Amino acid sequence: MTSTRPLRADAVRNRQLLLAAAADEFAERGLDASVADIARRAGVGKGTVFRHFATKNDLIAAIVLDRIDALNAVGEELLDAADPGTALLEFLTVAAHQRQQRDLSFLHESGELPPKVTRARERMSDNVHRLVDRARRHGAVRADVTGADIILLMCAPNYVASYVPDAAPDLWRRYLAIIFDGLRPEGAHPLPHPAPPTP
Amino acid sequence: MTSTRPLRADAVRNRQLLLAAAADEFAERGLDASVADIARRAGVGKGTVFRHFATKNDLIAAIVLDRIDALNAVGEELLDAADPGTALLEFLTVAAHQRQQRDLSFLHESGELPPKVTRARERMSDNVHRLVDRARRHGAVRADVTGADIILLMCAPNYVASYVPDAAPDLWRRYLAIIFDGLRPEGAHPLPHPAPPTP
DNA sequence: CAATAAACGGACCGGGCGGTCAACTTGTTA
DNA sequence: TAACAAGTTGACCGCCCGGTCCGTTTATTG
Repeated sequence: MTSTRPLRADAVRNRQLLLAAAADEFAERGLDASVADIARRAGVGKGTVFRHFATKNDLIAAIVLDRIDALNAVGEELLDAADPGTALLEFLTVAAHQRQQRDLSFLHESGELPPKVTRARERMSDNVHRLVDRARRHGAVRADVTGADIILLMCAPNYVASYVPDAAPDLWRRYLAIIFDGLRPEGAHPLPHPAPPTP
Repeated sequence: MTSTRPLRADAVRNRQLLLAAAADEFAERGLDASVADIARRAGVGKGTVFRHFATKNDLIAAIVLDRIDALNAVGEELLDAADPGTALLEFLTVAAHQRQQRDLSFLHESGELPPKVTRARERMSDNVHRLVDRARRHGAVRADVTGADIILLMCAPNYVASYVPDAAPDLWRRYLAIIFDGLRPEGAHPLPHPAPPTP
């Protein structure tokens, strides 16, 4: 019930500049990038950052929320695609592509997150489970992998590729392909450990 | 040619305590663990840490060197194992197991490392290439993956598993199995991106 | 046991970080 | 255009970190 007046024009512009600058900075230098650097990159004073985002974590959360929302839109569209197998692959491709470059995979951090982020993450988890179930029923994915597995594996291609210095920007595609081949039923060997809980 | 007197008895003990404490601390809290905490855990003053390791990076390097050396011993033993396929899997299992818990995957950091570490890493790279070549010739691994791929993928299972809170300590085995299935020739689909350079 | 150098410990330093604040600027509104 | 609230800014604060230094302790050795 908090009646909020509309933001001033320069404020909305600065907010966008900040989100973009922060995303770039985090992409290049990881989540350790300093708030001061982000502010400088956005052409803005450090104080302005904290006016828009009370905390560095809130800033990160805002970026992550944007990305999860975008991913959810794609995921929900793919839920009734013709081929469930390629739909799942497509989803993983988008996920890896958007998270390109650096970490941000702190999706997982179950510690104190704004409820909005938690809700978006739950929706994503739901989408992934549906996508995986469909693909499994369609015989495109081995019977013994779960949605939880896929969520965990989602960030692996970028992580792997990020360790080659001056990597080609699309190298992650190679590792996504290898991992996805490991998810197929053909040539699958029984897994030595049960899947993690789904929460 | 620096004639070095033998270390004093307490010094060698403290050095061991420090290496152990640092390994534990890094395992639990990542490489950001503070030198002060490591010293406290070892039951030693902070100054003592720097007497043994001029720099925090030197301490990390010492630990990493130990691990790479151990891994090299295993790798060289496996080079003439009966089954090249299971030999490679075994190697990856040992690698993942020893790097259990947390990162330390800074194997890759090509930036300023002590020459000893660089040499050990090169030896490891060599071993992995041999292991992979043997496995490939034996038909246990798809034709289009290289040693460089495997080195990159080596840390992925731990990375993936590390993101589930309170994970079972062996969860990484599950993801190693999935990734290894992706490396097999059966059901392999062509890869969309060339392998990274081998250096 | 005495003498000596090696090893130890913790107060201390400079720097960089996230976050605050009060003076100042600017968009908005009547 | 006047006036006010919203927004901006950069100096500033406290904290913690890696690393230094020197007075003190201790293993070694003859």
